[in-house]
Formats: sequence, structure tokens, C-alpha cells
Amino acid sequence: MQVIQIYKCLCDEFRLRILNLLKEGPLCVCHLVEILGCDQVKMSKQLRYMKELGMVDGERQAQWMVYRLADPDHPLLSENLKCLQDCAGEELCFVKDLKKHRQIIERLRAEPSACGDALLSEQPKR
Amino acid sequence: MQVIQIYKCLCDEFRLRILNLLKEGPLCVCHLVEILGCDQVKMSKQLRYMKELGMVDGERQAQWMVYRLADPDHPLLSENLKCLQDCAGEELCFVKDLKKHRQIIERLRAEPSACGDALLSEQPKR
DNA sequence: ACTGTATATGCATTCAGGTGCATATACAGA
DNA sequence: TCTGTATATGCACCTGAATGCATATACAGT
Repeated sequence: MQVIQIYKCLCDEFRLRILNLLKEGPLCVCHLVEILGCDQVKMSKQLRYMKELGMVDGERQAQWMVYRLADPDHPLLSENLKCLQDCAGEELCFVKDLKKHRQIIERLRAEPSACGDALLSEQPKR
Repeated sequence: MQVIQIYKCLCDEFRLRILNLLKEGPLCVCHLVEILGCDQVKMSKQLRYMKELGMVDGERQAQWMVYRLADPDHPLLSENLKCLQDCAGEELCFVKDLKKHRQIIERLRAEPSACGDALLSEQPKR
């Protein structure tokens, strides 16, 4: 993962929102779509682009594709994602996204589903 | 200066090299051209783009245009430029550029010129 | 085998950005 | 006012990336 590729991924709000969510843990496409409120095709294409940049990895789990940060501990990436939280006051959508994300995780804990099982096992304990 | 604009500026190696140099202090176009070894038109256009992004400011001093970081203390920007030095082991050109930059500053100190005068007054003391 | 859900791909279109060449503008000095 | 140097702009072209629509693929359940 090269410096330029990282910035290419960061330089678009849509991708930045995805990274902001994936830093919380792996997510499947359907939940990303739900949180960002976009159509599935757009999400799928952006994820492919991010994968080509080496920023995320996708793994099939039954009918779902679970995406995660390819290298969540990369100093440059994690530093910038951390910074995003601090700047989040200005950029409201990042906070809202995280809120929706937490609601989804809660919902999955309450009403288990196949898709949720795959994710919950990798969610950070709270 | 918004987060996305910053990343748009950072996501190209050429612009990254310019920022890496400008963080050392203001520079005129001719020296940027000399260090990066590119043609003047390319440099001028990239500087314009960077100005539109709100990343640099240009000020005319006689026949020269002196460019500087618009907000050198912006936390997100300075953090990333600092990080660049650490990653510089991999990306050799950034180190080489700084070396050339130092040589030019030395040369200007030794053989004063109108262009140099404008710059030297703003160089950090060493 | 059939159906529904989840996800990816193909194609056409559009737009932003990069590049090269020619040329315009700004200023200094004679 | 002429000339040289420094810098910017205009235009044509090309590439990368975003978007929308249609469609293909993968898997689960019946």
C-alpha cells in the first residue's frame, strides 16, 4: 500500500465515509449501503476501486461479501482516520454514519441473522 | 480549506513533492521547476490547481511569483507532511528534492540575486 | 430445478484532471 | 520603446474515474 494510493482513497467523501465505518470493524455491503443511503451498484464499484488501491479486502461469507480494511494499523491511514473524528464537528456526515453503524450493530445483536453472525464475531467488544 | 481538498492535493506525487518543498518555506516558480526538473507550464498549472484547492497562495515579487502554503499550521496538512518525511525512506524523491532545495538556498546565500532576496528573508534560520 | 436475495460486471456517457504546444502577460533593464 | 526573463493562459487531446441502466453471477431455501 503506497502513500499515493492511500490519498487517492481518502480524497473522495464517499470513500472516506466507507473507511470511517470500516475502521470500526468489518461490514457487509448491504449494511454499508444502508448506512450511506446509496444504491448497491455505486457501493460495489467504489469497493472494487478501493480494493484495487489495496485499501480494503473482501471476503465472501455465504451470500454476503464482508469488507474490511486491508491494513487497519497502517500508520498513515490510521492517523488520518483518527484525525477525521476530530474534524468531524465540521463534517457532520461522519458522525451520523457512525451513529447509524452503532444502531445496526445493536439491531444485529438483538435479532440475530446469518449476515449479522458473520459480522458480530469480529466486532470489537464494548 | 476542507478535508477533501487537502487529500485531493496530496493524492498526486507531483503535488506532494511541491508541498514537501513549500513546507520548508516559500519558493518561486523557477526554483520549483529546477528542483522537480519539469517544464514551467506543468508547474504553473499545478500551482493554479493547488491554489484553487486553497492549499497555496502566490504573491508576485517583481518578475517572480513566490508560492507558499496557504495554511502551513493546518493540523491535518502538517501532520501528513511530517509523516511524509518518515515514509521518505521508500519514496526516495522527497529526500532528493529537499537536498536540492538546500543546495539552492545555499547558492542564493552565496550569490545574492533579486529572486533570492525575496526568498531568503522568509527562509527559516538555520 | 426454481425463486429470492446479495453482489458484481458490462457498456455508454459524462466530467475532472493531466499533457503538450503555442501564445499571452508582467516586469526589469538598456 | 525594445528585449529578455519569468510566469500564466488557451486550446486540443487523452486518460481516469463517476454515474446510470441493464444484466450476470453466487448462494440459500424450498
